[in-house]
Amino acid sequence: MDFYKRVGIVCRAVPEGCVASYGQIALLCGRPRNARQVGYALNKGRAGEVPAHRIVNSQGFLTGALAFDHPDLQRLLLKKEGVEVSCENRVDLGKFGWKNTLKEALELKRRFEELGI
DNA sequence: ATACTGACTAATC
DNA sequence: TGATTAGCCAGTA
Repeated sequence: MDFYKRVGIVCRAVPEGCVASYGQIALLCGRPRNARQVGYALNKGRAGEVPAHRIVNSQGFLTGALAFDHPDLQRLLLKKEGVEVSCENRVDLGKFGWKNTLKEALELKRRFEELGI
């Protein structure tokens, strides 16, 4: 599905050291109600090679169930990028949440059109 | 075709 | 506030 390709592109647009929510990704894909599908897309690499560790839920929790070989891999990767992860697998969205600019959103949209998806 | 399942969310209580 | 509920929609069986 095209949506998955979009998810891949959007995820790769998330800068290092930031996290984004599923809903946010869905929104940038032009499908505001597809947050669940974003998670599903990431689950079996359906969206291609993406920094899936930067995707958390709307409350900042690393719900990342079983997506990584080691349960702590996601936190490790985030920490390595400078993202603080609390003891209960949570990040401060206020500090590390990706604030995408309108410019970035348009750029993504343009790329979608380029690819005809 | 129908039913059930989620790496979700926003609204409601 | 924190917990529940009800939509959500592409996959899978």
